[in-house]
Amino acid sequence: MRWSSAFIPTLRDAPADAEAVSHKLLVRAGFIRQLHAGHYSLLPMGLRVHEKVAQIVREEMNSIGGQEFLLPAMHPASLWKQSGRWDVMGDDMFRLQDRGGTDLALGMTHEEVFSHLATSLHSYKELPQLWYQIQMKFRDEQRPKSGLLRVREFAMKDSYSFDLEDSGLDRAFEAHHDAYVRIFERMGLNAMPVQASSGAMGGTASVEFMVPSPAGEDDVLVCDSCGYRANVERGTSQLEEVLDEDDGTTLERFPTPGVRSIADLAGLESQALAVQQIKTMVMVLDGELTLALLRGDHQLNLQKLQDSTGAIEVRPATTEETLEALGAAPGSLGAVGVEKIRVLADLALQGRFNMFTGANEDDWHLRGVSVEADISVSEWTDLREVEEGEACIDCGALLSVVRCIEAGHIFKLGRKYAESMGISVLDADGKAQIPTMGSYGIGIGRAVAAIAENHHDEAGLVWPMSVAPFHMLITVLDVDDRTSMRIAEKAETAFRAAGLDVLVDDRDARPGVKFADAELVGIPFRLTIGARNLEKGQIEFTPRSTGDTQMLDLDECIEAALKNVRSTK
RNA sequence: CGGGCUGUGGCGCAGUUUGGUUAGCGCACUGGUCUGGGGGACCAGGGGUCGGAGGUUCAAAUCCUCUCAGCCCGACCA
Repeated sequence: MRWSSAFIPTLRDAPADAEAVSHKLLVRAGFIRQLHAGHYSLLPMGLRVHEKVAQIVREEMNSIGGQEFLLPAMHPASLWKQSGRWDVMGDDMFRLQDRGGTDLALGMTHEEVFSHLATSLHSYKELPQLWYQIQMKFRDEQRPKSGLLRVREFAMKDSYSFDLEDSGLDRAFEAHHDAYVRIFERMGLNAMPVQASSGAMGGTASVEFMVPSPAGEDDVLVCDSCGYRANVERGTSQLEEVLDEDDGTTLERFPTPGVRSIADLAGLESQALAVQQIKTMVMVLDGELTLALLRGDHQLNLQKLQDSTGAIEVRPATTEETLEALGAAPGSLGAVGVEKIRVLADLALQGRFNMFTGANEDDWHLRGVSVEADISVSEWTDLREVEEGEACIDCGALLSVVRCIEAGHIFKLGRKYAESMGISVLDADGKAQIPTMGSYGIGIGRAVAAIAENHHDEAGLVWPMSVAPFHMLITVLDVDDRTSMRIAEKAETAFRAAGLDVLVDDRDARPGVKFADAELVGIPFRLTIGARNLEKGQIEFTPRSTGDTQMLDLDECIEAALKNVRSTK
């Protein structure tokens, strides 16, 4: 490929609205261009990387017995109604109607369609099956952001396993786990498997593959000592037990003028440390007003609340709703004496007494609250978000919190979808059995962005060989020099014969421009042909990652470069 | 969904408060001369009607109304 005829629109400045490094660089280097919020065009360079990532995924999926499909992106609503997710998916699903008024949806995922196909399975002899595709998904994200990291239309590899027995599902899950480890390793991503929430899909085991990056949107608890890794939406820790002094204090109202927060109350009353307070959060779960109680110094994790209740829509109550339900404004809320409202309490409040909480009257609080005696707790559950520095649940060492990009997610669905979608096979005894399913995803575009996040420097992108748009860049400094061009062509032919993707920068531009573009675009190796060195019989060879240029003798430069490339591959 | 900010050539921006000639700058682009190993210089050019619609006015990028779009933060600390 000749740069002079390639479409690689590099930019000196990043668009003003780009924030994430990958976003800036992918746009500047001419890999992607935004069409609309959450919708990006892949330009030729971007598509090359995208395809290479997809190919790695494909190869590893095939290696564990996956069969590739290509399913429609647009689905009839009926299919989603059958699984029950037409309603569950809410506003995240793009919906439309055809001319006849039939409801349709753009697929956010393909459990339904694959399950529908799986109704053609009739015998246990046909199991297990492992099906996958790489197809566009559509999600009406509330807030697309960070270039390719969070978009509304994206290619995703999704696979589904069908097994008769739970042990088969375990094997499919493990196979995916190992395949994902290989996939991310091959594309240069340091992805760690992490315990995760299963979300609204239900299911048991759930593991996310997380790539550390400041551009990520997930926080992961990491224990360097024992290897514990969990998303904060799921992870727990050992909490130091609080021994409340049993000084016989009984429930008592006391005035707290102007107190509106945990900190205010702690400042007013020396006994009312945050640890001694009950934080009362008013939430609305699928329209039902619910109180979530936490220790004053703890924070609610919405996903945990959602997971423990199975609620679809979770939001904080408005001040009006709160006033109407409890009779007080936020700042003086409490659950003491509340009977008609569902009360969820975090496990850290179990057995606590002599605590402080709001009295449900503005400017009044209660002291001497015994959680179990004074509050009608409907359910005890884990609601709080673990913070950095807490003790690892497994080994007690200090946990750190690492910001990550979710690059992959595997989980066991169980029989829920198979059942609702009507999949069943006859077992060896001739009895109908519902197969158990697993669901496994990798976002291709997000992987591209994650690689860019992890492989760049001040000058630009630094692609790993495995996903580089081109492996070798031949920069010709003196395009009008016959000898230079002839050598470039010879090298190009030789490299291509060796299986490399080669780009020749034959633009009539100043060297500075070419070098700057070369570094921005991030092709792993560069051969620089300049008349000056040519006279000395030499050519330069520069790996993008180190920038260390070595001089090669003209007559052996091709072999020497290839040797170098192979040793890095 | 709440809050904030922003829409002016391909990209980055100024001009808007205090309406007033042909709407300006840098980069990019075209032609030319020179230059030729890290985004070079000079000369000459092309391209926008100021997100959209409506309104006020002799006159609107600038004021008013509506609308569309984009970005950031928040949507846990009651």
